Amino acid sequence: MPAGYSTPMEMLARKLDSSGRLGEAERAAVLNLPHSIRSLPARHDIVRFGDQPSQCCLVLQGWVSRYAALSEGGRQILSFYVAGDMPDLQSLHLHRMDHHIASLTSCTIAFIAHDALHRVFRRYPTLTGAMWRETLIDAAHYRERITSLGRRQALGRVAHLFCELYLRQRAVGLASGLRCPMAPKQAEMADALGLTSVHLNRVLRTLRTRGLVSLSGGTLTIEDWDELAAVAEFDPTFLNLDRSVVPIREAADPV
Amino acid sequence: MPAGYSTPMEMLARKLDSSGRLGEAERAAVLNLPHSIRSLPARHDIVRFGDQPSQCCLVLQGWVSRYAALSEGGRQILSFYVAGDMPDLQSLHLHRMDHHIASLTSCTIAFIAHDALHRVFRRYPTLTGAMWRETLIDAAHYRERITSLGRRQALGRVAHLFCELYLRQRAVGLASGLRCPMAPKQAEMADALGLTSVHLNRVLRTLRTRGLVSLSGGTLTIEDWDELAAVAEFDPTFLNLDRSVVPIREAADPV
DNA sequence: CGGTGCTTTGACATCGCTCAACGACGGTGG
DNA sequence: CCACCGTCGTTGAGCGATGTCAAAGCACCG
Repeated sequence: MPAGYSTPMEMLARKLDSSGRLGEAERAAVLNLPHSIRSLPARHDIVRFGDQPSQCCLVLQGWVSRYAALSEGGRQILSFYVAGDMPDLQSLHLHRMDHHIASLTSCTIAFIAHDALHRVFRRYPTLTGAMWRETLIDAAHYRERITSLGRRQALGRVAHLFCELYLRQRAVGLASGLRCPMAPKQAEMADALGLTSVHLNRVLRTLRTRGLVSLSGGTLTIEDWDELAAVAEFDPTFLNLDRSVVPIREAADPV
Repeated sequence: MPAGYSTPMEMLARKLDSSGRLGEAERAAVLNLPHSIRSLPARHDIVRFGDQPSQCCLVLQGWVSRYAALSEGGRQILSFYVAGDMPDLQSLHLHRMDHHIASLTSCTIAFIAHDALHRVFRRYPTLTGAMWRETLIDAAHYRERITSLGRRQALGRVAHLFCELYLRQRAVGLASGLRCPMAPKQAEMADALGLTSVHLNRVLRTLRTRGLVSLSGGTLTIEDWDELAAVAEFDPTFLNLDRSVVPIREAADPV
C-alpha cells in the first residue's frame, strides 16, 4: 500500500473525498465498510466474462487490468488499474460481466459486498455521488482511449499512455520525481494500445532515442515531460484529478 | 418522438424502468421532472469543451454525437445518441466538460436541471441507481468501441457499428424489420471509427457487394444479419438491453 | 548451464491513408 | 426552365504506417 494509508478503507475514503465533499458521517461509513482482503498471483482472473459478481474490488497494491477476449486468442486490454482504483464498480448496476478483470502483477485486493455498499448508499446520497463519480471518471478514461486509438499514431498513443499512467500514479503517491512503476510488459501495453508487440518495441526505441522516456526493470522515467506531452497531445483534463496534482513543470518538480 | 410515447418524461421513465425496478412513486417523480424543450438545427454544439453545464439533456428526436476535437481540425466521434438517450449525464458529477456534444441532424432535446435531478435522487435511491446504470451502459459502449478500434479491421468495425446502432434503435422502436435510420454521413461514421471517409466508402462497397447491408437515403437495411454479426464478431451482451429485444433470427423477424 | 519468458531485430506483406479528380444530387437564383 | 453551386459519395494511383513471420539476444532462475 502506498505510504500514508494505514488501512484499506482509509485509502478508499481519501479517494472518494478528493472532491472534498464528504462529511464526517460519510467518512466514518466508508471506514466501517466490511471487507475481506486477498492476495493474488500475477495473471489471475478476478472476475470473468459472464460472471454475476456480488462484490466490488478495490486494488490495494499491484496492477490490475480489464480486458476483452476476442476470438482467435486475441485480447484488447481496456484499462489498467493501480492502488486505490475500484475496477468493477459497474457490477453494482450491470449484473452480468461482458469482459474480464485480471491481476497483471501479484497484488492484494479488498472485496466489498454489493449489499454493504447499497446499504451505505441508501443512507448517504453524497457517498453515492462520490462513487458514481468514480465510474464516470473511468468512462472519461475510456473516451480518451478511444480518441487515442482512433486518431493518434502509434508514437502518440504510447506517449499518451505514459503520461496518463504517470499522472494517475503520481496522484496517489506512487511516483517519485518523474519516475513511476510501469508493470505492464510490452505485449500488454501493445494489447492496450491496439498495436503489435513488435511495433510497440520499435516505438519505444524511438521514444528512447529521442530522449523522451526510458523504461527498464518495470520503471518508467520521463526524461522530457513537455516534449512527451506534446507528442501525445496530452491534456490532463480528462483525468479529473485535483488541481494541485496536475500541472507539471519540470523545473518545479526535479527528479 | 417514436410512436408510443406521449410525453418526453414518459420516454425517460420507460427507459429507466427497463430493468423493471421502479415503483409508482419513482415513476411519478420522473414524470414530474421539470424540463424545457428546444429544437436545434443540425451540426450545432449543445455543450462545449470547458463548459460547466447545470442541466442534462435528453434526446427526444434526431441524432446527437459526442466528440473530441483534436489539433489540426481532426475529431474523434466518441458516440452516437438517438431518441431516449441522455448524452451528458456525466456532467452531474464531473463539472467541467472534456469534450463536446453536438446535434448531428436537426433534433429536439429536453433539458433537465441538475438541481431537479439531485433533489429527486436524494429522495429515491432506486432512481439514482437507474440513472447511474444508464451511465454505466454508456461506459460499456465505450469499452466495446475500444475493442473495435484496437482489434478489429475496418470491415469488422463498420459491421459492428451497424449491428450496435440497429439494435439500439430497435430497442426503442425506431427500427422496422431489418431496417433503421442511419443519420451519420460517411465522414461522420469514419470519424467515429478511426477511418478515413475514403476508406470507409470502400468498406461500405464491400459490405454492399457481399450482400450484408445496403445503405441509402439515410436508411440502413440489413440484408444478412447472421453474416453481418459474424463479420463484426458481434456479441450484444454489452448493450445491456432487455432479453426480449436482443436475439435476432432472420426467420423470426422478416423484413 | 539449460530452460523460459521477455525483448530486440530483419525482411517482407498489407491495410488504410493521401492526394486528386470526378460524379450525383438537390437547392437556389436568374 | 436552366445554370450554377455546395455537399456528399465514388474512384484511382501511389505511399506510408503497421502487421506478420521468423530468428536471435538476453536476463533471470532453478
